[in-house]
Amino acid sequence: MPELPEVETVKRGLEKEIINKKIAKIQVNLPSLIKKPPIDKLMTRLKNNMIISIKRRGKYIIIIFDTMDYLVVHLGMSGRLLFQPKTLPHSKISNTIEKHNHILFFFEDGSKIIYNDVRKFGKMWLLKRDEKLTRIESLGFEPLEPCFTVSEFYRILQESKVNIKSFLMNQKNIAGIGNIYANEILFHAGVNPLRKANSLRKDEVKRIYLQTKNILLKAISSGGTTMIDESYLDLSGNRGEYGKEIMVYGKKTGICPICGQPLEVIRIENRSTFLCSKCQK
DNA sequence: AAAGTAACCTGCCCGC
DNA sequence: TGCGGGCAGGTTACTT
Repeated sequence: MPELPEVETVKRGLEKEIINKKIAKIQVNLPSLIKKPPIDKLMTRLKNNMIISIKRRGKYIIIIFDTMDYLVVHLGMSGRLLFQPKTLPHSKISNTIEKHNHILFFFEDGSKIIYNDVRKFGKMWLLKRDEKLTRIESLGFEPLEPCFTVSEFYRILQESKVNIKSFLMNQKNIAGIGNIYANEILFHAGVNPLRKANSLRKDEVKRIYLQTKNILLKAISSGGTTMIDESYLDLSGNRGEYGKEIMVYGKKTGICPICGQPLEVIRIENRSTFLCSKCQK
């Protein structure tokens, strides 16, 4: 589900709601979701910890505690973090959601964070201050950071023969882009997703680069993308509004908003890929 | 090195 | 009405 803009939105929600809160109790309903350490160790190590800051790297959320331990969370396809204030307004929590509540963090003030995940693809790791997680270490450029420059982008593209869509979605190249935004970026840039990375001209690279920053920033401003099935909701259960700006993703019977020709759907790495073959060369 | 497939899961939608 | 197949904002592992 969640790509960079959705994860960033959740991260900002966490910053607003749980900084300086102390964990009173943890309830683990699905232990297999926690990859490290063993559950009993995690429980004892987290108890009475205070959250001091929240970070994001690619699609990973990083929660840092006063002990300098940190919890890494990946939401997978359908994972959600939900915040419930002390007195919950009762209405927002349906039975279907409760069924998939896998981990609950209870804070001293009576509020809580619930990790909910229908498909159980999400994962968590609790790491010590000096411990590293290979999956994070091997991530590529953070696309909204200044170090991701157009010349660096051009350089790494030259080293690869994969199609540009797979390149953008490979987290070792750029971290945070998934299927929705890869489709949207390439449509806005007017580049066919099947083009080989090292075949792109400088002007095409520039367009992809600018659209990557532009679209991710706009999507963050809109609170991410919630499709009709609502598989993404933010910390408070609110939708993201970037869905209104989506040009091609998910539009199986759509027409190109630029030229009016029917959109095409192809499969790349077994993922649906939407494009206008007239506007994307 | 690239590209394809399967695996991990549950739910929903479509066609028969 | 029900059953099976295909598909879903992700990632990894294995094969060709």
